Amino acid sequence: MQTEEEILKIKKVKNTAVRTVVLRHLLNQEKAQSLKDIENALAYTDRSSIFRTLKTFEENKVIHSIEDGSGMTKYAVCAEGCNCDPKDLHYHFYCTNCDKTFCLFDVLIPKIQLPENFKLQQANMVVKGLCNNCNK
Amino acid sequence: MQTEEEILKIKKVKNTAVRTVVLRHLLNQEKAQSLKDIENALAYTDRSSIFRTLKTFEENKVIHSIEDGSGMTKYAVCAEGCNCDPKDLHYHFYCTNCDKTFCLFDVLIPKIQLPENFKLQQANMVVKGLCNNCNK
DNA sequence: ATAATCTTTGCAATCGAGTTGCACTAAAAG
DNA sequence: CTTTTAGTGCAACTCGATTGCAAAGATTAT
Repeated sequence: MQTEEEILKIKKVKNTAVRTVVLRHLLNQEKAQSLKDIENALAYTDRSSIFRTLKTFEENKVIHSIEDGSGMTKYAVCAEGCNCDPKDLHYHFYCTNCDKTFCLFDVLIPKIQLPENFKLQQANMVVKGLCNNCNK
Repeated sequence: MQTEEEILKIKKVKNTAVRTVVLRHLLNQEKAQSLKDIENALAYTDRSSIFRTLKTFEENKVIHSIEDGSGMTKYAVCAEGCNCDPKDLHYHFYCTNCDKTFCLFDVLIPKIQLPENFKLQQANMVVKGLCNNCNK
C-alpha cells in the first residue's frame, strides 16, 4: 500500500497539509466519500479547500468521481494503475427507500460502442430501486 | 396518439389546467425536458406548480425522469404500455465541453442481473466525454 | 344549494450542493 | 532577501430543488 506522499509524488501533485489529510481520509474509507462526508470527518479543514483539493486530485487522476444516484458526487482513490476507464467501474445501486448506495462489483459494465469520433471520459451507471432490506 | 385527457384518465390522475398544459408540452417535445425548460415554455404557470405536477405524474407513471449528466433532471412521457423498465431506456452521452446531451438510441442497455431480492425501479446510464464536434 | 372538507395553485422563502472572489499565508523561484 | 506563484480560509453567492402558507378551486356531506 502506498503512502499519501508516494501517491502525490507519482501523480505529480504538490504535497500540502490539506491534501495529505484529505487523501489519507479517502484511503482509510472503504466507501466513496462525498464532500460533506470529508468535511464532517475533517473538522478543522475548510470546505472550499477540500473542494479545490478534490478538483486538483481529479484532474491529476489521484481520485475519480462517482455519481451514485444519491445526488451528491462521491470520490474514491484510483486503484494503482487506474486510468479511470469505464472498465474499472461497476454499477451502483441506490435504494430509494433507505438512501443507501451499493456497489455491484459482480456486475461488470459492458463495453459501450460510441458513435464515430466520440471520446469517452467517464461512465456512471446508476440503478435505482429497493434493496433487499427495503423490498418487503 | 392519445390526448392529454385520455392519458390522465388512464393513469387515474385528476385533470387540471396546469396538468393539461404541462403534459401537452411534454408530448409536443421530442427531447426530454427539464423543469426549467417547461417553466420557460409556459410563461404563466408557476414553477412550483409545474414541479408538483411532475412529481404527481412520476408517481402515477405518466412520465419518467432521466438523469442525463447535465445536472438537471429531465422528464419524458412514458410510451404507451411503458412501465418504466430499464429496457425502455437508452444510454445518454453528455459532452463535457459543449454541455449537450445525446441519446444513444442504437446502444441498448443490457439486462442487469441484480442481487437476490433487489427490486429495480429505474436505471440511468450516463456516459461523459467529448462529442464528435468537440473531439478535435 | 350550502357548508365543510380536501386538493390544487401561486408566491415567497428556504435548502443544500457546488462554486467563486478576495485577502492572507506559505512555498518556490529569482 | 525579495518577488512571484500557489494554497488556504472565510464569506458570499449560484442555481436546481423543495416547502410553508394562504387563496382559489373542486368535491363531498348535510
